[in-house]
Amino acid sequence: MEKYNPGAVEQKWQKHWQEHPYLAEDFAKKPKFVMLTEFPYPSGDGLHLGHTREYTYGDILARYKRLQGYNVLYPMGFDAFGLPTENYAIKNHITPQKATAQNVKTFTQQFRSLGLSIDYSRLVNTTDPDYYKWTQWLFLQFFKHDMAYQAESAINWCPRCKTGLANEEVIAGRHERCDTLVEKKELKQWMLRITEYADRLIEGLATVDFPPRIADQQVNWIGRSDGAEISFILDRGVVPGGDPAPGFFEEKEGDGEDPGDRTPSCIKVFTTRPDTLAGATFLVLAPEHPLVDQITTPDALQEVNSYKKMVAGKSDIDRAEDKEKTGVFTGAYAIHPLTKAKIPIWIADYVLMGYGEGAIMAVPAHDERDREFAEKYSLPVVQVIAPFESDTQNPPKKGKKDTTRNTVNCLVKHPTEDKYLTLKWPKRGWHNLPKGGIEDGETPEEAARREITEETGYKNMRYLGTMPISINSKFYAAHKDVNRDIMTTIVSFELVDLDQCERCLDETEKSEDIQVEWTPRKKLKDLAPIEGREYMLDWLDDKSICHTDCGVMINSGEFDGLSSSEAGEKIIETLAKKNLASKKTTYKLRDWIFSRQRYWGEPIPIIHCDSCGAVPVPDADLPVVLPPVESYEPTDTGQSPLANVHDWVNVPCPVCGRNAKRETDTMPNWAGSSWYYLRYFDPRNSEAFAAPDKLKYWGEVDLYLGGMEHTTLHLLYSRFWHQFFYDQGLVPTPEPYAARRGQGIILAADGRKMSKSLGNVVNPSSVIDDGYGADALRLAIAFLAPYDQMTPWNPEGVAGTYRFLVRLWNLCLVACKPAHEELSEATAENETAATRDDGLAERRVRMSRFAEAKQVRARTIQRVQSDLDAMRFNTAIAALMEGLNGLSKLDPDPATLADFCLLLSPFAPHIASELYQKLTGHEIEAAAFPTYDPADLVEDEAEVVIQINGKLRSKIKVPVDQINEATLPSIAHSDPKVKAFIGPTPIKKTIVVAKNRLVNIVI
RNA sequence: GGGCGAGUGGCGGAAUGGUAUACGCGGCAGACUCAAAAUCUGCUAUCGGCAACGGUGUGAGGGUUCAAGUCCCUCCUCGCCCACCA
Repeated sequence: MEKYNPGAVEQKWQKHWQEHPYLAEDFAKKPKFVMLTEFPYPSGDGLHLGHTREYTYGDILARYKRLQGYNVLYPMGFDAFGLPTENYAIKNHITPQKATAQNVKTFTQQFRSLGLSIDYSRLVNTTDPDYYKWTQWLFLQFFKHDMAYQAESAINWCPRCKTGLANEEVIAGRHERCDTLVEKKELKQWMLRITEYADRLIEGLATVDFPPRIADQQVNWIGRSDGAEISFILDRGVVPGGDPAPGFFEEKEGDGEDPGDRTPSCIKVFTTRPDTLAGATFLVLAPEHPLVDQITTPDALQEVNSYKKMVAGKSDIDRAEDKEKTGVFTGAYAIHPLTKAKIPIWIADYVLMGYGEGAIMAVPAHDERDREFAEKYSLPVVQVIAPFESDTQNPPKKGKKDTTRNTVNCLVKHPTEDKYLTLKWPKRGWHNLPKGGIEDGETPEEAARREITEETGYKNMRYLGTMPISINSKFYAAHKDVNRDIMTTIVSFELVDLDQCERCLDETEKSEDIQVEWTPRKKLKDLAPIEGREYMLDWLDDKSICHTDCGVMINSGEFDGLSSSEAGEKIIETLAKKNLASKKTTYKLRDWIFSRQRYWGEPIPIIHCDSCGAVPVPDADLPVVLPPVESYEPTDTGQSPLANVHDWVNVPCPVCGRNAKRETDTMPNWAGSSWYYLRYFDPRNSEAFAAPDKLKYWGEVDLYLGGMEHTTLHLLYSRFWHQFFYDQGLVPTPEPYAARRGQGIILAADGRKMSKSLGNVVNPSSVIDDGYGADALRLAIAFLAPYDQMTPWNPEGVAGTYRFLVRLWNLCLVACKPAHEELSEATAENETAATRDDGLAERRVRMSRFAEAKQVRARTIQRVQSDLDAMRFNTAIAALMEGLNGLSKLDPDPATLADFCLLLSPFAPHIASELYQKLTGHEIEAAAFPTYDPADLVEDEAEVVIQINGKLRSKIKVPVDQINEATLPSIAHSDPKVKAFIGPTPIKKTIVVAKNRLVNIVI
């Protein structure tokens, strides 16, 4: 018998597919399905295992959808611009064009060797001038709608790659490609207004099917926060306590860039918590804030300047890693818009220039960072929000009298032990701290001393302190039959000695028989509700406590008593009337820095003319082709090497014809990939990036599979481009991708990341060449783990999937050999009477095997189909393995095996095609996904599980027609094992779950 | 600090609230062989027992339920992404 030889089989079918390619058909009547996988960056290393996982999944789904009758577009391309190729070219002394061509060739061969059913007629390459012509054209659409602009600003600069970077390319202060610490550099850069689309990018997520972690990450990155902008008037030129004159602030419109050299009059801050405004006790500006130099007083100047210098020398990562907050006082003051108090203005590097206004109002009582800073520099802390603790046991009752009280809770430490004084109220079941109301004219300390002595008789105590946070609670006080709205202060003492005087309890309390207890500190939290205990324990442990949540307003004048959310609205409203505040939304997302000072990218198609400014290159002159250069080494000047190609740079202005210069910056690596999926719809069009009717036919990408690492880069950028194109009427759908899934990464067998430096990289081609073949490799990868799960590579796994294929191969060859042996059934008819009985018996066995094989077939189809629909590739393969294990005992007929091969074909297309041809004489391409008769799934007899008190005690075979609520209990009760177990114990009830073939007897 | 996710055999991993550990890897034993490899068959959570069988068991502890890996609460550990974002 012919042995399974993956090399030969795979070569045969790869050649076949090259001659009969899988082509996506424009405008076909069949339903379309666009299966997109992220196109690779063709590096010199060839495909790695991560690519193989992604493209295997893509190919499985593409082939599955084809079997289901879809017109499938499974395209591929190359994202080849960018630093790695340029660096590779420099190192190997070849041109990037040549390096790219080499790598593309290798990658294409590898795609074929994996048996990917890509439409090779639609391959695209972002570095092909016919492709980047349209990247440039699309950029010009941004430019023409003022969505691309030039700005001089401090940008992220990679000193190693010598180029500017987008925020998204900076991970933890380092360039994501080369891990070099990123510096700040002032450069004139092209920017894209992605911030204009911030809200759209968030809203659009609701209309697409993205996994929550991807959607959440994008929302997080965009970082929308709603709040307010509040103006603090500088304490200068304005009478403290007075409102500014009308029109005072209008002059300041335009971000303080007044041409006249006037001193600024106010400082704007952004806050998400306007409700805490009354608690703002100082302002903090970023050290780079433009107003710093103008407001600093002469005596503070030296310190401010040296602090600024120190901060400027720190990289972002140093700045973030310095946990200890630092800052200096500018000598200047501002007027608090609510309290009219004079509050100091500081600078500190924990305030960042790049977010909000680059200035904050510091509210140390309700923000941990401000608290830390205030504690370090002894700045005042004012609590303006009391935590609200609702008593769920005794909520306020309607119709009862509402009373307000100020109360104290008393923490009294034992003189020698780490225990605290508590009171037990046996009649009421209370166990609590000593507490009571604060009388008029009393301080909390006085009230606490009085209550402690009244309730316990202890008199000699030392005051330790008052907790800086008061707590508000509302409840129904049953013993007084009133609703209470109390503000509680927690006061702490240490007893000097245990001397007691007489307790002087009031009438109610006397009848309660209150007992004094000493409770260890750790047990305090187990007591009945104590207002503020969450903060109290931290306070006892000397931890800094800071209440940052919502609550009830205090110390805020007219806003006292409101909930903090109401108060926030009202405060903005009040200040808005005086032009001192407005609602504002800010984003963490910054505009996209789109210039790169490198050679290997799309030239930005702009010509700079002294008289006409920045002029777009006319459409007819596109593409602006990268000129050949002698050296593409990056420069230190902040200019790209293109600047040295004088006859390319110097061109006449397309508008006025005078001497002008080309833009020499190039586009980032993310430009070409921001629209590549659209080019697949019409890859060879020279009149447009794609024809409208083809864009309309293919529409959205139905499923986009890719890596998790591109969530805030490529995936966000391309959604932005697409949304802009939609607004320009260039594409028919508002979102590019209907569904996105991210595959997990494959770790090395040692559980670490695969990396060249660790020497643990697995090369897919070597696995194929080891003799296992592409089919076994594809199966092993897909079988490894759920598609989205990170998992280590198991080199032995391929041996397992290879064995599976060998077993299938052998079974199929046995089955197709004797197509003529079917005759033996007919011969059985002619056998003598003496042998007929044996023949019948044998035939009965064959019939029951036939029925069983039908059942295995049906179950396998059902499982593979539902698993594929849910992208559960690993369990689909398990179902196939179980299917083969079942069939191999049942002498399956060739038709059944052919169907099995169809089920296998998305996963292991070569062997499936070969065996299908051997079994049927036909080609698998014409076949459809197999179907089954649901009746085939039904068995005659099934195993029923009997539990006693939820524990498995017996399993019995029961004919299926008896598996129902009516008959199962008696069958179960009469089972000998069950009888033996139950004995004389009476049965309480019997639960029958017929659909799960389960009986639970409760005794 | 914020967001998201995960803890199940020696390993990768299965399990609509209903038989925990499917499928595969590895391991052990047997068959075939002069022998080995390959292949085939059987066993393989753990404790007790010759066995039948029984006890225990899905990170820890509580709870809901006839029944919990799965649902709820408290906690622990790990991973990923973002991070002085006001």
